[in-house]
Amino acid sequence: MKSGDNREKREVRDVIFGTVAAVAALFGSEARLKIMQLLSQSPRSVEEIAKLTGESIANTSQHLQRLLAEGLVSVRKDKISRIYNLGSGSVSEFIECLFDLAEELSPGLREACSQLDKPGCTCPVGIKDAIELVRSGKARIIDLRPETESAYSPISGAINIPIEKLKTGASALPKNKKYYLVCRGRYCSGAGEGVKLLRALGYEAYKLRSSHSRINGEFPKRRNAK
Amino acid sequence: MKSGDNREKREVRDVIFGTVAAVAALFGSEARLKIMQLLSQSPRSVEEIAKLTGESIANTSQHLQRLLAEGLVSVRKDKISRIYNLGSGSVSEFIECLFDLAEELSPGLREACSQLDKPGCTCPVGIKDAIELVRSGKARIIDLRPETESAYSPISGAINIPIEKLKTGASALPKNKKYYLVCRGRYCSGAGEGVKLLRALGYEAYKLRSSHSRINGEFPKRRNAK
DNA sequence: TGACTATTCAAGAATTCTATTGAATATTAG
DNA sequence: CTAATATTCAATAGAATTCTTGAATAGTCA
Repeated sequence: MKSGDNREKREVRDVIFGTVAAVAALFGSEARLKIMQLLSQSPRSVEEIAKLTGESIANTSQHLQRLLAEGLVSVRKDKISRIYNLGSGSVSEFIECLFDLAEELSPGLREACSQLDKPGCTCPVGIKDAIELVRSGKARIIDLRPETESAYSPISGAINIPIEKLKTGASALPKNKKYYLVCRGRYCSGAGEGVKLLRALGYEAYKLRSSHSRINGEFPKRRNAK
Repeated sequence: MKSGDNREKREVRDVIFGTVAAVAALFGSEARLKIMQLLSQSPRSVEEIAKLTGESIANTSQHLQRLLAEGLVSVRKDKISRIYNLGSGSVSEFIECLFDLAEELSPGLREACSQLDKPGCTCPVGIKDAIELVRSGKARIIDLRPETESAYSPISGAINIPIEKLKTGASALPKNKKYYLVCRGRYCSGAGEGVKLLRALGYEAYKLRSSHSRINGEFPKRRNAK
């Protein structure tokens, strides 16, 4: 092999690693990571995102522009606003990977996570087993999100009872089943609250830990980011 | 719920996302990504890594320090040098995820990758199927890396024939089998060369696309990063 | 011990990234 | 057409990151 050939491949490898590192860098900003995690739950307008992340609208918009240019998010126009969404399911899968790795690496992170959950909520079964239990009638999965979000990314086998409705109508649920609760993904405290509520009423309830993306497997189609 | 409780959880979430973003940022530098990808193949000294990445030794050392502090790599002392290694298999799994995502997002990256491979090398079977074929005697997986690297992270079912030996002794291989070649992971051109070589001799050969970490599943134990 | 090797440390310059500000654009509703 | 709303653009200051340089450390070998 000629040495020129080697050098050429060397440069190709530089391009490859540069590109991949650039992708990783997109997740390396707290603001952008929050945006993407939010979008993995449901599509939202710039204003909504800004409100939920606590950033300014202009800054949020700028981050979204960049994510759009790189194909990580997509937009569609609504009447008056632009609704952003994740570009593909791979993105939220990747975010899950990232969270997994970070939790493994950082004891501090694990501790912070445990502060979001009430103790004793740790779920004894995984998501697949939970779905199986639902099939056999022994358990129910309850999706605590508002109807709009739940309708966007439905969880297979789950029934949607927004947290407010659960507060008033929980006692109508049958007692002879186990309850696995999900809310807005891994770092939402909603499911933990629901568990507390149901347990106070004598139910056997757990927080099901897994993101919607993994549970669901169905994603909006990728749009052309033009 | 008190509003103070909400604010507190808000801060916890900030900590969480900040931590996770920091982890992602570690992969957002070309130099560090190269280092980690190298280490996913075999442990190496600072000097070796610096040479292979083309960075200065001091700079490489600094990156390694940081990766060490964050638990992404581990060290052990050799006679004279310090041998760095990936901290856990999760890291190389994550790198695979990252590469997958980047390839999906970037057409330019896909094109760059295709430049490393000779056309027609794309493997018709996945890694699991390939191992199955080896078991049934219909195929062989050949690991083209030097013996030292191959010994460190052996690929199940593979035989080790360093590329130099293949050049001289390929014709001794039986003709009635399929050959799946692996080298140093996804972006190494070694396997592509091997394929060209074997095909020129009339063999049915393919580049098996998958990293060693995924093939292997066995990783060095995590060391305390102190 | 002393020379040598491999690595780390420390400080600084250059670059890149992020968030802010205020203005500009575009779309809808009246 | 005009006002109002939602978002984007453009410039900038501040912060953080990266690589370089030259010196310092520590362990090995003769």
